Amino acid sequence: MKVTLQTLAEKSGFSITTVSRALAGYSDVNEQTRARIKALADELGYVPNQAARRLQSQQSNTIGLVIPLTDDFSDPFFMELLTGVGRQASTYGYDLLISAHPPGDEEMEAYQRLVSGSRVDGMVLARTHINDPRIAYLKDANHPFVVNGRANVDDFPFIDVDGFRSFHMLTEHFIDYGHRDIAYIGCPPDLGYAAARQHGYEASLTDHGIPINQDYIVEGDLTKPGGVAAAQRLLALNQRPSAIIAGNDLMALGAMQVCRQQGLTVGEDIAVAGFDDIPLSSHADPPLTTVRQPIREIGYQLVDMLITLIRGDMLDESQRLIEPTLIIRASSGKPLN
Amino acid sequence: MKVTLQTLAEKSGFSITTVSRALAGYSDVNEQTRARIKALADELGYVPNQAARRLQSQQSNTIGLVIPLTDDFSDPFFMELLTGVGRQASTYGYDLLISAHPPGDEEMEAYQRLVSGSRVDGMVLARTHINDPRIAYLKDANHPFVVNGRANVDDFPFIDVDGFRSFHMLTEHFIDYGHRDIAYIGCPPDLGYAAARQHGYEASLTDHGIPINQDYIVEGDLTKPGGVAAAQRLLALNQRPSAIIAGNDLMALGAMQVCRQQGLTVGEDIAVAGFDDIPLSSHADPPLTTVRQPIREIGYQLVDMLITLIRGDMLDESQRLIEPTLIIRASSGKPLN
DNA sequence: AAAGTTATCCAAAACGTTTTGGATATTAAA
DNA sequence: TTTAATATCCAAAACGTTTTGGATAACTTT
Repeated sequence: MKVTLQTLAEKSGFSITTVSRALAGYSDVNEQTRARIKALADELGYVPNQAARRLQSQQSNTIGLVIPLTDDFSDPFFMELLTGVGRQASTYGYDLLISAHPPGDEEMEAYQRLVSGSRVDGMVLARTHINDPRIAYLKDANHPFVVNGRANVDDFPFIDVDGFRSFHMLTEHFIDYGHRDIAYIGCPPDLGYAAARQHGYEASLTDHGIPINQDYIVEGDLTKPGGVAAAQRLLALNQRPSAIIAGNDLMALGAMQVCRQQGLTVGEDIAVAGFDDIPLSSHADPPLTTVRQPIREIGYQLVDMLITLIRGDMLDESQRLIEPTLIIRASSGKPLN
Repeated sequence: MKVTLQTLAEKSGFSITTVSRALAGYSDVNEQTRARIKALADELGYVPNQAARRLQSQQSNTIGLVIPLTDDFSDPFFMELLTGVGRQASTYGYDLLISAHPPGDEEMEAYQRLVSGSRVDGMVLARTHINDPRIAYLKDANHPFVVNGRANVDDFPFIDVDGFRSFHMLTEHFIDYGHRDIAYIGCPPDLGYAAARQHGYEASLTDHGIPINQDYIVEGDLTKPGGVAAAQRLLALNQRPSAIIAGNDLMALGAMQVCRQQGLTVGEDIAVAGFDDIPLSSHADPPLTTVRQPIREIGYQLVDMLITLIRGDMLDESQRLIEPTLIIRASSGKPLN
């Protein structure tokens, strides 16, 4: 028993056109008729059919987001991002379409399905790589999209937390506490943000006249075991670092674990910091110093940008760097005297 | 520059009907023409317009999921569920529509938008309450839906981890380790699963002839501070419990914190267990004994059920209880001698 | 009074698909 | 040779909107 414009037209005695225009608020319909039609629509519970609308308007009023599927527990980062994106989308009257796929070919197919099937008007991307094929595809298809995170090129709209600033801040923090032997567990170099982060770390050292010690720079893979392996190498050095900055919290937690195993008390004998502020970090023992990126807020802003693009308007700034927040916890220890 | 059936018809010299039927695999089109048309479609990159399809077929090929928005960090549970649901949906060729809203009126509106706007063919619900208005609405609208978790009534399709079994198992586990003074921090009673869980706990005690001590049963609110408050009450008792079972991991972690503050070593002086197996639990100190529910798997099965309903087929079993997994970690301590 | 405005309405087209109900030509059966 | 069956095709309708391009009547202005 579904109610369409047709139904309303018959019951009200007006034409489909008038009903449609009355409901849409056009000025060429008598206020009295409009009131009558609106009342009738309410009474019968009229809800416009989306498919018909989309067919006619040639847009889906939907934005898409593909989340990469991993075997282990899903990434809280994406949940936050998704929450932000979904929330903001709905304030614009847009729906959010989700697709979960293991990275690789299947993921690319998902993008194609969403984009060329015109299921979505725009896409939100996250976790970009260098030479990301998804970006290439979307640019080529000339389909609106926004990205969280940078790649090696900058000719598309993105929002990123300032990786340089973040690691500059962390390093400053430790230098401020009197450390000079500060190690860095980096990110896989094919990740868009890897370089900026390392530069932030190095720049801070250089600012303070501390030479960059290549032994103190090791690469990690963003997992906890990766952090363990990296920290083991660092602690085996002749002169071990007095502070470790990891490219994310998971690796930092791995590093903390190694420290404990080797009899070092984190926050006293050695300082450790991470990046992300995952929920685990505040509950760790000791709680982990880290940098927080306002993921949900980023989600909001991504949608703002995307909708602007979808509407064909110009973006006032198509690249935004977000200021991160330093969160100092017990893993920093006390300033050395 | 979009390619429609019209385009293919003109270029191939056949009618729109024939092109459509050729592509759809109908037998009333010559194999040779079919081949020609298919080749042409490939060449021009034809992708059927979803909106038109949906309008014609009167279904959206989409399922919906509303996630409740909270102020703090998003719930990993929903991320897992969403991953499972999204994955399975795509194997059926269905899309997944997400809506994020703070619980309450706005949430209900989201359901209405999705359902009566026929944006989705079916809904997946989670975290149900007693007398859940969403269930009432969906039943009333006669719209296909499946639920993760039970409410007080059973006249709708759901999948739930067996709460009775879970807490029975946990209690058995502690009794097995020699405990008799086992406390229970419960869930808010308006949650659908609260009763079953407490029954599981009580039944296990009764099975072993241990009287149920009402002082050992306190209500929690599923948050960590709630666990703290509950544990403080328990530890203030004349005869404090030797083991605490909490209704979820978060409360268990809160309880562990209280124990530590009062000089008790969890895993030696007192045993603690939770439910959920959130990522935090395995990293806690000591790691927390808990019960895991296979959330992603539940997501798969929910979609199976939902699609069956959407197709109008009968469900062979419209209520499923899933067997939980007991995960014993150091917070259980050693068997008392 | 004629011409121009304004307010209010609507028929028909368009969006791109699928389905219905034949039409036509070809082949097989009577 | 006539009739029945089969293979292959297609025009038109339908799905529910929005938009286009007027039509009509009622006022206003010259």
